[in-house]
Amino acid sequence: METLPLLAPAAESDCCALSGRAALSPSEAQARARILKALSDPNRLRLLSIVKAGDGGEACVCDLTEPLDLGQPTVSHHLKILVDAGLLHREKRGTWAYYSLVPGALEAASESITAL
Amino acid sequence: METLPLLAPAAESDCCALSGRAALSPSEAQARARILKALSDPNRLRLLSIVKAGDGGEACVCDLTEPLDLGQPTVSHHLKILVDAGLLHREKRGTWAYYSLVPGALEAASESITAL
DNA sequence: CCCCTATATCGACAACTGTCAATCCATGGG
DNA sequence: CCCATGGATTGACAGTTGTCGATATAGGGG
Repeated sequence: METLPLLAPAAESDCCALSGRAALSPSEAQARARILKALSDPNRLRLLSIVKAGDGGEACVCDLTEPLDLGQPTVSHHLKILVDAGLLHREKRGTWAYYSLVPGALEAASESITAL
Repeated sequence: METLPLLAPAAESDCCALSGRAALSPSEAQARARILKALSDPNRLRLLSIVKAGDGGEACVCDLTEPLDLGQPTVSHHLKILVDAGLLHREKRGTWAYYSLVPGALEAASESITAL
């Protein structure tokens, strides 16, 4: 899973896009959709919310399983999706895995919508 | 399909959310996820992009089918999803159906990410 | 060295999604 | 009144997604 830039560098074909008729290139659209798909699940939004509000901006899986009322494997699965999308950072300390927001990632995702 | 407010009015339980430990309420999360799910498809992003860049900020289905290289029923399907999500407005004039962005909808969706 | 706890991974399954071909509906022109 | 055209709806189907139970892996403590 390649970690491509959060807000892709505007495909070769359309330099400044807009106004003309140049729509989002297929590759750009796919890249943005991939991030947004990671954000399009209620439980994942809640995970991000809890992590963001967590002490020190981080939370471990054990803190996340209970408030979501989901099984631990399911939570781990959702976290993996968020990490793969470049939205969350995973750090293992001792037995525990701590997750935190990747700085700027949410803002980039947000811009990928308004900058259509 | 009820047209609920774009940026839901903050569920009863959490008044101002943030800072504390109050995560996104399940209903709020679901409402936001629903909009984001509509945005999480490459072809739908391209549709919005084309509509936005279109003459007068609108486009008819016939203008949308070709650049996406999709069948007409598929494009209609995607458009319906975007309309149901409150992102697009549909107006029928004569034989043609014209689609345009709902003012502020993209910005609201964008905020629903940064305001986690 | 063995167990215990915290996570991750795997396999399965029902539900949902994107797509197409075929068909239906509505509008406007003869 | 009939037909042509733009668009929506339907039915089908393959692929994906969210969830769970079971199992694997990895540290830490006795």
